[in-house]
Amino acid sequence: MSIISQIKPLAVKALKDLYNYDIAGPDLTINTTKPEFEGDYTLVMFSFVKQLKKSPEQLGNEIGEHLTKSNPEIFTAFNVIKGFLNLTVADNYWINFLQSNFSSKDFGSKPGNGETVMVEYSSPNTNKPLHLGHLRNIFLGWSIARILKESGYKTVKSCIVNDRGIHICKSMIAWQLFANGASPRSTGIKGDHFVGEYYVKFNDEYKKQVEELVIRGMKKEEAEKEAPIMKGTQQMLLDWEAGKPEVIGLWEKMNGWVYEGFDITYKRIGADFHKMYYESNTYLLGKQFVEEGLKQGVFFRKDDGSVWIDLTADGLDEKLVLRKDGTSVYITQDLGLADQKYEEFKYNQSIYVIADEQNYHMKVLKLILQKLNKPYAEGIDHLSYGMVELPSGRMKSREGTVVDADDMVAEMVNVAKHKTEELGKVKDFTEAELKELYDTIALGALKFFLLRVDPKKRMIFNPEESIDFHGFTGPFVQYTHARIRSILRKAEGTRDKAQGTGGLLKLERDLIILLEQYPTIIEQACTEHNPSVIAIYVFNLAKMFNTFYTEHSVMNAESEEKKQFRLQLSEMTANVIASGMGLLGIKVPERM
RNA sequence: UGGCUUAUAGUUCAAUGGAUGAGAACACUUCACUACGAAUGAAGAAAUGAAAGUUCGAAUCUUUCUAAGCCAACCA
Repeated sequence: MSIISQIKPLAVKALKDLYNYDIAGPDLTINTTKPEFEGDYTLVMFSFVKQLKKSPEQLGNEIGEHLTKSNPEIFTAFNVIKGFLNLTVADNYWINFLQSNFSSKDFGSKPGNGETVMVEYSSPNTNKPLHLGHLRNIFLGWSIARILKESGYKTVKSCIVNDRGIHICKSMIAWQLFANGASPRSTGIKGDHFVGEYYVKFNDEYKKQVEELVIRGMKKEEAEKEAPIMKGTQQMLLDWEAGKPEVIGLWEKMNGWVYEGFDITYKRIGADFHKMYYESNTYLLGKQFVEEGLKQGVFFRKDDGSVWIDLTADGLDEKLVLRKDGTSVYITQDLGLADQKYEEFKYNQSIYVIADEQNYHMKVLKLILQKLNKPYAEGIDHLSYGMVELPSGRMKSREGTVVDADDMVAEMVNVAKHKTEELGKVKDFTEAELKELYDTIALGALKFFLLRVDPKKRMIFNPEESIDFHGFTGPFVQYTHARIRSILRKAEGTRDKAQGTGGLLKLERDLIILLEQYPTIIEQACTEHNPSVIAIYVFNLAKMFNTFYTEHSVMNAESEEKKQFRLQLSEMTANVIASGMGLLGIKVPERM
């Protein structure tokens, strides 16, 4: 149990004992004490000062007196400044805490709670390779699933692949027109990139054809509809829906290429899924909802036969759920898929990692499910994140300004390689060990960079400035870990001796206090669905350790007891760093 | 026109309504390797978009304004 959740009931009890005053735990504010004041944790008293009709100083003294007297094993001192009661926690409390947790590899993880959470992420189109924006999505999705697992949930990672539709047909038709039967194998190009090239070729050709038609006197809008390549694409979509064998064959072949490419990338960056859904299988789902909704009076039919839901009472608009020709729209499929997922996994919570441009859509989805009284509606949750933009604005594939995911990773690996060679600390590594190390550092830098920011904020990535390895970065944290491991290797075997006691130095104390907060940090990241909380914490921990490390020697400590104590402190720090980074999907090296 | 989101040092990010110093990092100016690993540490300078309100107390809540982004498709 965290120290704060131990202090709270004690404070509640103190108020009851002293003044017969009832206050609920959540109404009490307990913070870490600001560094400029004496103490570890602070009880803010303003909230009940008025009701008790005493001065803050008097209250603080009385409560402080009561707390230290009745709990001498926890509190050793207090002071009052204005409305703040600063409490000092006993050295022995911290030392005991350290001794019972320092070697634990799963400090902060909770036992299973029996609930299942689905996390849907990545969700690519199969007409082009993954880019930097997908990476943010993938890292976020993977990490939040990992954090939920640590918090006791059973997690199911899923992915809905947008493998059909007009945009897929575009690259298909361009391949028919221009490829002369070329394939990823014949050209040596990775499958997703190969297909992406034809998507670009489509757009080039389309633009050309439209321009020609305009020159021949056609209006632009009309030309956009009449361009032969576009008409061909639309025909292809109809053929696909009709199940025409040649079209299906081509579609399967090209999608297969893309999947091969995606698999390589996913594997490289450590993404994985329990369940893949394909839009080609789900795009007809959801129609049963229409009947159901009409029967319940949640939906209504217009004269032309189309079916709608009126959400104006909820501050939204009327939303179409079925076209007049009886075909379903995007939201209908999503209703169907939500239901299918529930049938399959009986989730308590279903998190969709999707960019913030779909905030409205996701709101509508949840609202409709609620109105249909679906048992899983409440569990629908949108983990909305801001787009990754370039200094010039949004990435646009048609303008060639997209930062490709594979390129990005390769570039980071290069930087890691150069930096490592420059420092020359791992010259004895084998080729394979070096390769692994470069990947660890490169992906550590990249993942940390994308995860350290609050998801809902959009972020700007400047390709000119490569991702830094100093300061608030993955490699900084990894380096700290490697350095600690280096100390621990030197002290191998000497751990189980007498434990250090005696007065804690300020930096030792600060470090333990920070370590003690780790489980609370995981809880926060879990409830807020926000991995950046972990990234910030783990960075602060590394920084704190580095400060401690330069100030106090571990191996040459003042006494053998101190040495053992600091070894424990170091070990726990390394464990928590490794654990926290693991929640972000980042590995930490023994040496770097 | 409506809805949602964002606005904090030169830049990129923090801060459950709490402390007359709003924290970091990068960049900038200094200093520290005969040291358990300098991919480090220490010191310095630098910010709450504007205005009102709510209260013991506001970067945080409310209102208005300004700027940016997204959405409001029988597109996905």
